Amino acid sequence: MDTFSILRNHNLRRTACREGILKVMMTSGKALSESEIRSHLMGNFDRTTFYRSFKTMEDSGILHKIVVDDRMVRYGLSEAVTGKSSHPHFYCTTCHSVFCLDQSLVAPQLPSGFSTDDLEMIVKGVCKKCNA
Amino acid sequence: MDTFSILRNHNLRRTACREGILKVMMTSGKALSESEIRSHLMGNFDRTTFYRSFKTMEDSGILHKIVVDDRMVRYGLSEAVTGKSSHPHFYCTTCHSVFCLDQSLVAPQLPSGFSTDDLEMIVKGVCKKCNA
DNA sequence: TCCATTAATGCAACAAATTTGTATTTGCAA
DNA sequence: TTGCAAATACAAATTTGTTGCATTAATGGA
Repeated sequence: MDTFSILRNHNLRRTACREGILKVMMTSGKALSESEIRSHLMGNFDRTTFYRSFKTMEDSGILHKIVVDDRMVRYGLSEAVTGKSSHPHFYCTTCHSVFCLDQSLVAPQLPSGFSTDDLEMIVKGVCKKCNA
Repeated sequence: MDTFSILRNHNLRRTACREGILKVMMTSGKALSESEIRSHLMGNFDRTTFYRSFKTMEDSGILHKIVVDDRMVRYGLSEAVTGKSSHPHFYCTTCHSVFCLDQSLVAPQLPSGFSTDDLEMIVKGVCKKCNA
C-alpha cells in the first residue's frame, strides 16, 4: 500500500512529513524513534512536527507506539497497514534495534472488570548480528 | 516482610528514603514512578535520591523496572520480595496505573542466533475502577 | 559509647525527550 | 481560485532522568 492511500483511508491530509515518515517506516521494517526517523529524513522537518505527526497517525491507527527500556518511544506500522497480526517485539540490548517477531500473541486472563485494548510483549536479549 | 529485613537481606543500609519507598510500594500494590512515590512521601527527599535509591534497589534485586507507554519508568517489588514469579503487567489507559497480573509468562520462539535475557508483557486497557 | 570508614544524601547544573503557544503556511473542498 | 481548517516551524517551557561534588549519616569495630 502506498503512503497516499494509507493517509486517505484514514481521512488524513497528505503532507510531506507524514508521507516521509511512512516511507521510512515501510522500507526499514523496524520500529523507529523520532530521532531515527529524523536522521533518515535529514533535517527536512521540525521535531515538533514529527511528534505531532506521530500522534495524529497513532490516533488514526496507522502507527502504534512501542516502548522498551531506554525511555525512547518508537513507532511501528500498525496491523491495519501491514496486514500482520499482533506480535511480540525483540529488543537487542546491544545494538538497540527492535525487531518484530513472527508470531501471534495470546492475551492473559484478566481480573473481572478489566478490559483489553492492546497487547504488547517485548523480549529483551541479543540479536543474531550482535551475538556473532 | 518488613522493610528492615528486605534491606538487610540484600546487604543494603537501612535509610529513611529506601524504607519510605518500600513502604509506599508495599501498601500500594501497584508499580509506581518516581513522581508517584515522591507525591506519597511529600517532599521529604530529593529527586536524585529517589533515582539513586531505585537503581540501588534494582541492582540488588529488590525492585524491577517496568516501562509502559508514557515514557515514565516505574518500579515494582521484585519476585524475591513478593514471592511472585515473572508476570505480565496491566496498564490502564484511563488512570495510568500499572497492575501486576497474577500469571506467569511464556517466552516466544526466537529466530536462530537470538538469545533472551528478559521478558516483558504489557496488557493495555481499562481497569475495573475506571470501567465502573 | 565513640570513632572511622564508606555509603547515602542534597544541591546545582546538565541533558534529552516531549509538549505547548502562536504566527505562518499549506491541503483540500466548494 | 479562494477560504477555512489543519499542519507546520520556531521558540520556550516541561518533564524525566543523570552527573559531580561537598556534606551528612549508617554501621561495624575499638
